[in-house]
Amino acid sequence: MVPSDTVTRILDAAEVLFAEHGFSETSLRRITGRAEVNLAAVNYHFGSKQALIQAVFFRYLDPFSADLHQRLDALEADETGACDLEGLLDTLFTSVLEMPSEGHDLRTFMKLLGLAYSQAQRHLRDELRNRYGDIFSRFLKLLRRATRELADDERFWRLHFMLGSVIFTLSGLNTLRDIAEHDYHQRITIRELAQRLKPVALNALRAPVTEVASNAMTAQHADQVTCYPRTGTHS
Amino acid sequence: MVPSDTVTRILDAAEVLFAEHGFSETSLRRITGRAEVNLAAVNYHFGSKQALIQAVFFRYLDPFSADLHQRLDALEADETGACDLEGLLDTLFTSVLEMPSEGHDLRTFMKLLGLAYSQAQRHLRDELRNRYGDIFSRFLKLLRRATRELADDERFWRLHFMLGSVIFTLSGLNTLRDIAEHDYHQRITIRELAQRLKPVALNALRAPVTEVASNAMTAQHADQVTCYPRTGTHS
Amino acid sequence: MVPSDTVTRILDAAEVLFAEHGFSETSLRRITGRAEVNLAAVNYHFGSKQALIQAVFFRYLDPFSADLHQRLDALEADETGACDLEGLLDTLFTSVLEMPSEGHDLRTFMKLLGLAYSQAQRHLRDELRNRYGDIFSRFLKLLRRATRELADDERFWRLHFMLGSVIFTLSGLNTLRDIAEHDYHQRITIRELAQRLKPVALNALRAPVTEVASNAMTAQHADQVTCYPRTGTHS
Amino acid sequence: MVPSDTVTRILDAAEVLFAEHGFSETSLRRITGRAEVNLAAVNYHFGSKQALIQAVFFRYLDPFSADLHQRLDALEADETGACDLEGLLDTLFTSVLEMPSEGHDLRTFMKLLGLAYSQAQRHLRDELRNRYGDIFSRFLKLLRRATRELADDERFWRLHFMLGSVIFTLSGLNTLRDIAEHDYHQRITIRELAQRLKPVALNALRAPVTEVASNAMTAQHADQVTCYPRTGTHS
DNA sequence: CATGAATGAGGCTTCATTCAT
DNA sequence: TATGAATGAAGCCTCATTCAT
Repeated sequence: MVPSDTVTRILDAAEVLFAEHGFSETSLRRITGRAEVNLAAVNYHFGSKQALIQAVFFRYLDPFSADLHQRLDALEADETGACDLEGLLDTLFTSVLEMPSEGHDLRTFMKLLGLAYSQAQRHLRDELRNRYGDIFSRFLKLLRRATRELADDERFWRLHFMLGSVIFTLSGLNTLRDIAEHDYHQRITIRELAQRLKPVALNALRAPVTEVASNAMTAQHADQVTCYPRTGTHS
Repeated sequence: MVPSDTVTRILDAAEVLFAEHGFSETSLRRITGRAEVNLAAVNYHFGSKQALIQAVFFRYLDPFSADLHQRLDALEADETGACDLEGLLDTLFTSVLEMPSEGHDLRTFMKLLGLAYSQAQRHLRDELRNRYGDIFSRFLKLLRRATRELADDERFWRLHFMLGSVIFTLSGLNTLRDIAEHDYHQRITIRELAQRLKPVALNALRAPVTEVASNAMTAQHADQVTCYPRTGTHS
Repeated sequence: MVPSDTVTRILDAAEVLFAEHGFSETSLRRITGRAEVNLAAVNYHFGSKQALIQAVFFRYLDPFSADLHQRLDALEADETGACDLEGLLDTLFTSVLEMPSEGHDLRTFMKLLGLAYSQAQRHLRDELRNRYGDIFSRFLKLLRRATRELADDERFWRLHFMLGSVIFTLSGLNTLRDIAEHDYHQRITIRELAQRLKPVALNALRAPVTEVASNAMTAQHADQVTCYPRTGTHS
Repeated sequence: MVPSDTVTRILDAAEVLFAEHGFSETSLRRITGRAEVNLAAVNYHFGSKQALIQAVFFRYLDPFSADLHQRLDALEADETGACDLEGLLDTLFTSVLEMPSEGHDLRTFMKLLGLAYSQAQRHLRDELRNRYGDIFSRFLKLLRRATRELADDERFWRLHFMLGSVIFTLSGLNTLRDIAEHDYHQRITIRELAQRLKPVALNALRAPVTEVASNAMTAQHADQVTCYPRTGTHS
């Protein structure tokens, strides 16, 4: 039941090295070397390098997924909050930031997430979609309630714009932070970054919808798009 | 001067394969195989795999950089436009989208850009910063004029939020487009995506600035943060 | 005394897998996997992989050896039959075919026997010769009585010709049967194959002996080849 | 065109080691060690271990196949000989024995052939059948003319009985020869063995056909089987 | 200018076995 | 009696690179 010391040590080493150098660029030898563990132990405990990569993600995302589920339960219990975009984003941010993360680093993990998307790890993306599709769908459904004015496809793309912002900045945080520190003499924390991101994300999601000249556009969509009194932001 | 056929064929093959499988995951054998070129040709013409990777980027970014310079010249000539955020973004988008790109695919290149950021290609990032620092600085300066209300550091982060949106969505475009097509029966083009992105980016950059509770923040600073028309940080 | 369930399960699994994939190509992992038994159980119960291989043979050959001994007892008791080649072969065939073989398959075992001869399993051949030398010698002695016209060395080689026929066809039975079924629409059983083999073996053992042109052979000897009733070597 | 020295050295080493220890039991390291060649050379020149195994066979069988084709041409040109079983077998034996075999050993190759049949080398058997199916079919057709009295299926099985005799005795020749030498003080050559085998094979093919009580037996087959004037040998 | 051959290093995986429990 | 964990050795294969031609 309890993961053996060896398993934990391998996961710890892999997490850091993967984040730092990428998956392909990190050899099992290096991982087991850092973990001070026999090379064959990886295959014994995980079966393959691919499985190890997935295990690194699961160890992080499983608790997160559970935590976010709980928070969404609470959010749904509160009738008024259910449709509030800001509240929804707050919930998400809180869940991400408050993860116990014994020893893990959010930054490290975000780099991994960035890698997962950009590197050719089809197996990983499939597995993540498979394993965390539920929580993602649930969040998406709430987001829909909170952004009724958006067409489904529009919301889809905006959500991924935001996802890109998060993953890109967090996964490249080390580099970016160095630049920022050098240019603006300010060392930012992840929490501060989240605070900066929130209003941006809010405003982005609430941006007015421009008519997109699509091939497949239906009349209804077109209607929804134009009549669209937005609040808050301004041109 | 004129790149030999061999060189071009190698670059073409490398561009596609790198984008599809990542740098480390693409062997020279595969590249030369696709290019129908001798294995040793890569080292002969480029010297090393790293140099080939850089060459792929240079071939794309050099013309783009020149093109954007020209467009910014025109923009600066027009006094009124110089401070218009929308105009600036339009210029950028146009330059990106109108790149002659003989045979190249914008999507392909964006995937490469995503890889360059997430993968452990220190040498590449350094070289890109070195070679295209000028055009980036120039754009940043204009952006600054167009967003005077933003503190420098705030602008810095928001710019990277936007960069993340672009790179993430474009580099993962194939996947995302498939999902969108499946769920919303709508096959999007890059141009349409740009159209969707523009209002979002605009609104994101113009989002109100929230107080950031920094560790090193002094009380005065905290006050300044809430009032909207920016003061605070310094030029 | 009674082999534990674990032991039996291992032997069963090993028998099938060895026959199907060869000794070296079958890992203990696979065997214990199929047997649903702990990996270490093989080394615990048998000591080593080699010992397991031998045990598989012993389990089959020990009862067979005992059975054949009994049948030869009966044959020897009958004075007339002792010198009848057909009777001797019948006895052998019967013993082979009537083996109780609880759960074992004659075909499976013949494949193992083929492997034992062709694969580099010195230890195994030595052990088999050691353990079953007696019954083999006894059979050979009877065969000698039944084929007095053959020189010892001639008999030796012919016996192995026959052995080759048996082992080769039975060990490759699956494949050959498939071909035969495809080409001649006839699915043969092991018993039918034995029936086909018997006259062939009989006739083969009784073939006229040709003069063997040894290195030092003179021209005259060569002439002798055509004349039928054998002369030449002898015991 | 001319196989490089490296290629030949690898093939030579592989041939001997495979024959001596089997395919799985012979590592590429050992082969390249014996051939005094870089380990990676095998993969460079052959692509994989499997391909190397096949190449070993091709090097031997390609010339043999060509030679046998020629001899069969000659045999068919001679009208009278075309239907003579003894002549046909002589042709085959001659072709096998007279193979130039620069440096190769027939015995070595026969061991390989034995391995090919008994070991789990599906890929090899398929490739052999594919590549040498023609010459085999041609021989079979001639054999059919020479053994008109045999039903097709009967001939099929008897042919494989003979094949088993050949492969088994030749592939185990070293061992058997040692025994024979010890027991009968006679060191046999391959040619002598062939001479011993010939009359046995002839008589085996000409053995009287016994009625086989098959499930699927048709009336015609039954007829063919019984009416069967045999010559020569007898029970 | 180009290439076929070759190479040393290192990749992941699997193996049979051992040992503490 | 049985087992989960661990291990050193070795397996095959692929890599980027070099070099003589």
